[in-house]
Amino acid sequence: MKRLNSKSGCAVEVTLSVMGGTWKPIVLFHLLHGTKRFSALARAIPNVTQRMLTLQLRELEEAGIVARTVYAEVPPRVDYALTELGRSLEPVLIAMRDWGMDYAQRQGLQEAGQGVQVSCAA
Amino acid sequence: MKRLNSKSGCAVEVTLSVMGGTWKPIVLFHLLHGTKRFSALARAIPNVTQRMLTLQLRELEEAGIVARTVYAEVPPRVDYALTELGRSLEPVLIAMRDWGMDYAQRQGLQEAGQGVQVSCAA
DNA sequence: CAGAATCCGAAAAGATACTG
DNA sequence: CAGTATCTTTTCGGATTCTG
Repeated sequence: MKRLNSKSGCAVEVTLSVMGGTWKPIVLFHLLHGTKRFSALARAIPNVTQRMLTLQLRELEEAGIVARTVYAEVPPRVDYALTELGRSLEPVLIAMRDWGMDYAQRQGLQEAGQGVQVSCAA
Repeated sequence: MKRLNSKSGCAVEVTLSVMGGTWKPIVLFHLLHGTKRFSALARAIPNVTQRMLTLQLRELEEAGIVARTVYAEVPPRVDYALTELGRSLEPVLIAMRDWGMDYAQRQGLQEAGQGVQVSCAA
């Protein structure tokens, strides 16, 4: 059992210790739509390197947030899915998505004609 | 006007570009309870250094999330408060707090007797 | 395909000392 | 009180190469 690395005991810190970082929320958000294999996640997140994606997924697995399933096939196939605990993060992820969409909308109005587009909203 | 540093246009990335990082969500959460001065924030977040607190507050100010008010007094006094845009982050912050409390509770049950305490829940 | 291993530069963050 | 300035340390993360 991993120790919570929250020194002040703040509830927000606890959450950040599990799903904080640049990539974890994005990975989790994509997994919200269902099980995905490694290559699918990599394609969905163009800016992540193979290395970082692997590292983040391992940490999420350790925290019990995602489940990793390896199929003994050739070519190899590995699936990632949210666990029940992982799915419990949905409200947080949805709140983040909603705010991001609203914010882009506001910015879009000010950067008239810049064509701000927020995809992967589903 | 600062550019959104979201390369893939994912709404979650937009949110992270504004309130991502180790300290910003915690700072914002504390400001949710009302205007606070610099020293009050520093006390509320024991693990942050003066330097990091300053840097994060400056970034939040630049993003239009917090408002900084300097009073021409001796000793100096500086207040930080959420702007309207900042307050719109409340659902995200509350979702994070709620999840953190639930998670600590689960962990607490498994680490029986460890005395997990999550404060600053208000 | 899904990674593991290694190397390396950049960036984040901490400690400490100083100031209007 | 509310910061700056500077320095050092640590971590992050990219590029590349290799493998079952």
